[in-house]
Amino acid sequence: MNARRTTIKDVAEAAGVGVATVSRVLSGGSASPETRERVLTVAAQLDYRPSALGRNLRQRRSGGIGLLVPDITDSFYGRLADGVLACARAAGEPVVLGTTGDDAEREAEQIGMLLEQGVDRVVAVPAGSAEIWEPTLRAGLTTVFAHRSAAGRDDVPAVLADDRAGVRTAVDYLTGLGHRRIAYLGGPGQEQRVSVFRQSLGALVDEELIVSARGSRDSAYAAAAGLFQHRPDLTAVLAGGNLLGEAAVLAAGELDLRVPKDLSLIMFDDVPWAELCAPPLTVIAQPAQDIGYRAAELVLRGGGRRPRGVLLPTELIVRGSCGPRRTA
Amino acid sequence: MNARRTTIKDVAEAAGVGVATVSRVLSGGSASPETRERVLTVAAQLDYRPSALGRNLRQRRSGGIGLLVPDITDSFYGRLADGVLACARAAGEPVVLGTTGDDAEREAEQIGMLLEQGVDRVVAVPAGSAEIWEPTLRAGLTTVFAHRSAAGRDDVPAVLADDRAGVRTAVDYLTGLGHRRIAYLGGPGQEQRVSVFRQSLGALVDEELIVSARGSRDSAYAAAAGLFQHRPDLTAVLAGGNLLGEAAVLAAGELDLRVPKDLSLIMFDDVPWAELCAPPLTVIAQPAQDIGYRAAELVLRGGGRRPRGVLLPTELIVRGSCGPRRTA
DNA sequence: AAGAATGATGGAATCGTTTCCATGAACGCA
DNA sequence: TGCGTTCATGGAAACGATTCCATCATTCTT
Repeated sequence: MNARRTTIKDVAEAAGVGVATVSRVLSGGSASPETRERVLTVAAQLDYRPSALGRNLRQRRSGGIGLLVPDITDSFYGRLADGVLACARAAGEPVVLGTTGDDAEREAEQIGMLLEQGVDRVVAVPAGSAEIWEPTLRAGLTTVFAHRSAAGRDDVPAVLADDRAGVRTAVDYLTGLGHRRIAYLGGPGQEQRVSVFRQSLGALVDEELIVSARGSRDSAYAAAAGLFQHRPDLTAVLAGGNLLGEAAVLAAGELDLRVPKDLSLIMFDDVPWAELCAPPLTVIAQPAQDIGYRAAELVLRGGGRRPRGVLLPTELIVRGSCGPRRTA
Repeated sequence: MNARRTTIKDVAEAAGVGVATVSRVLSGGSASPETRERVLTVAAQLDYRPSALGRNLRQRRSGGIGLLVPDITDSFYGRLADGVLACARAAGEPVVLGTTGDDAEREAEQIGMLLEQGVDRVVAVPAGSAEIWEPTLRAGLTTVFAHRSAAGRDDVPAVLADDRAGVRTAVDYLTGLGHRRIAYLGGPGQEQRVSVFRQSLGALVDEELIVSARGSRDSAYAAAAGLFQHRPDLTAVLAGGNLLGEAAVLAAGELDLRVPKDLSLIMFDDVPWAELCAPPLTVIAQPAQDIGYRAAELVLRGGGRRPRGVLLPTELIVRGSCGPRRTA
């Protein structure tokens, strides 16, 4: 089988014009109507599809957009990715996906691969801190952060859910129900939220009740179980993500803590199964898909020196996992 | 800013050798030890990273592997993708991701894009039927199907969970509990399973109890609700995927059907929230991640004309969503 | 010791596109 | 009518790698 792809040269020959003309016609340059017509028909006839390889090399950039998320298994990032894909598809751009596991080193490795591929636009949920991204940005990568931004990198546009409002709403809701010992069960890169949590809680804050897990399910479960065992006096928990929430529900069940009687639970991120739980989980919904879509939009618009980020609203969805403080 | 990338030419110059030599050293060709040494140090010093663009053009193929799944939001495909990513990362290959929404036309569009990008290896959960893939395969794409294969395309290797055994086990389990009117709630591309379902059920089969939804959550819910309302006499349901299972739980709740008292439920695919449900869901676990990993392995090994597929085991995990037939 | 075989090396071609530049035709204006 | 402008056009360079092939220095064989 020797089915070589048809190249621009073939089209040029068949249409009796030069390759330059074909290229111009196909990329919307100027050409006489009859020439344009002829080239177009011939191209269609030959089923010519320009090779991105040649174009990319010439233009020293691959059209694609890179997407870096901690864990594609996590439903939140799945939805975020879906948003990016939707936008990219509309723009006709391919998406190359990498996962970082919330590990700075792995993130750097993935960035290296993207750079090598000639990808020059990337949407990332940053794992590493500001300085990790320094060489990347210097290398000319158009970057947009999604879901969180790297500490101290306000020169990179970021598309975020309004965590501050979300945390505040959740805390207000819980304190309104009478809770005083409220825990925050966080994950990597949630310093922002933790600080707002402290701030919202004011004098009620108890540092022991602020725990942080690494990205994995195991780690989340360990953190939740440890927290519940160590501090049985707490009456409410704010879980900073659906993995954490899952772990909290699981650990609570394991320790025979009834929700919401013994323990009130609010989870960041509304996932389909939140409704299926018993009791259904009260959550702070985040527009994961929108975040991805907007981030992709921003990175595609690209060069426009407008490092303005976007803040998307969160929403408290009250279901059944929070109750008044148990008067033990 | 004029920070041009360092090219192989720069390295060659700095090391005082020809570009051919540099290329050879870097890709493991033959070279004298001292030359190799020198080139390597210079390359490291200059922080040289070969451009995939140049290489790909020359070799007329992009290194990357394409991944086509119906919906990255679906936890099953998320895990599958994770497996592919893991394998690709180990091999140092980028992954370009596309979603098909289980739509043949969209699938064709995505394939077109991959081809254009020079991607010549693809792992896909096929949406379209055999003939859709004909031109693709002829175009020289090394393809491996995952999770399901296209009807009548046994020339493409496929990595599958053992659906036959899974369905049979589930049906046997349910009939063993005394159930007679058992429904199958399926999705796109599950003809195989349906046929095994019929076969396992033998004389008990009731065509009205076999319903099929399209890919979306809405469609799944509609199918489940419709089924339950239309045939209140059924006592057990086998849901062919986590979206379907979710819909079944939701619809059952909506219609005040108690699980497992009024309705026994088995779901294909073990997801974390299955344990969190009340009652926890009995499931047929499928090794989604392995499926992805093995498929990626196969596609990377590639050319080896061995269209042998792989069949991975499923496992019935009994939790609490199935009970003896209600003796109404 | 002379010719053959081996191995390291660099120049140049190549991949498929875009884009710069020169050419020539057509046209308008004085 | 003559000259300058505009416009379509095609040839050729460039992008950054790989790889064919010729060259040259060794070493082996007889």
